[in-house]
Amino acid sequence: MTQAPLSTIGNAAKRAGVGVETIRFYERQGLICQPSKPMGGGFRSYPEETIERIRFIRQAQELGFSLREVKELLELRADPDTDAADVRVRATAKLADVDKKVQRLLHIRQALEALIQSCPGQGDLSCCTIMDALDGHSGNECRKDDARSCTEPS
Amino acid sequence: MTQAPLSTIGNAAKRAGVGVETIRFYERQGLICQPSKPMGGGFRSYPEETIERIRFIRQAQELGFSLREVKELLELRADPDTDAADVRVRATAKLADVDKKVQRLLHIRQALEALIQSCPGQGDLSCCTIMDALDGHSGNECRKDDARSCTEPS
DNA sequence: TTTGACTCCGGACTAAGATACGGAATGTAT
DNA sequence: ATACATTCCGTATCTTAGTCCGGAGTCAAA
Repeated sequence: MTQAPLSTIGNAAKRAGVGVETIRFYERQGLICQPSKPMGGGFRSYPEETIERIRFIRQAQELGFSLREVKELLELRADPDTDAADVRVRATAKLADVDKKVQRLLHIRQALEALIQSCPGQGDLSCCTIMDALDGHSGNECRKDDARSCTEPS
Repeated sequence: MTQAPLSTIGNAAKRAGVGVETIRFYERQGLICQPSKPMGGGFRSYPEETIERIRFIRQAQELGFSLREVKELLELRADPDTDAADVRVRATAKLADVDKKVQRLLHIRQALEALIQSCPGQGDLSCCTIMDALDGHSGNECRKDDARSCTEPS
């Protein structure tokens, strides 16, 4: 029976793969709880569960869950009445979410690609179909001769 | 010969499809320049070019360019020495950028989908493969009985 | 002429997710 | 015992792209 290894915050951070400040941040956010200080002073020690919990948080983040959502997952996990269906619903919603983002990016991708393909890729700007596409078809701002200074308005 | 219609900021915002505050924000950022106030007081009037410029900004944003990048594009546009190649390089970089994001999302998507498929979708949490995957395989934080209160640390 | 709508302006605030700072206390290695 | 590393704690700062606020000025219509 190995007794749970207790870590200082720095050690816990290392083991969970985050920075010390991140742990403190999660504490402030109520994502993990701050261990109490040992009687008689000294440094807090972080139990194994907390380190696992931080790993859980990072895992969920990597799947695209925001910290707010992660918090909900953690609450589900802590609730004995939670059914696996509840979790599935969240995962499915997140999947839809991810799909929406992908669609949006693919749309952008497609537009960019079309522009790049139609662009001669050399020569005068006036031939650049990319700029054309971005323009509604305007002239320069601030009259050609001081267009640069416009980027640092007087 | 239609003379350029001059707009107050509110009108310009409407015509460019943004909020008034957004225009002021772009001014502060140096993306557009602030028209001078008419002699003798009164409201600024926004020339057509500025409205086009705002539309340019929004177009570029929709293609995934950040305001910082948009600013660079605007600078390119204002520079008579800019070659279409310069623009193309940026567009191509942005495309790569978008591709990277798509890849990342597809990776997430795939992981989520796998989890959802392996999850029974009902029954006890302990059967939930999604939670399992998020766990390194930990117990509850803060000892079961106060796991909830942990989300609002004392 | 009074009301209502709009502009002007500086500054504060938002969301998300951290990261950094400064000074005091504490722990550890030499 | 002394130097150096860590911890603790509150607060401030960062990034991005705006949004909101309050008070004063200005404009246009009834």
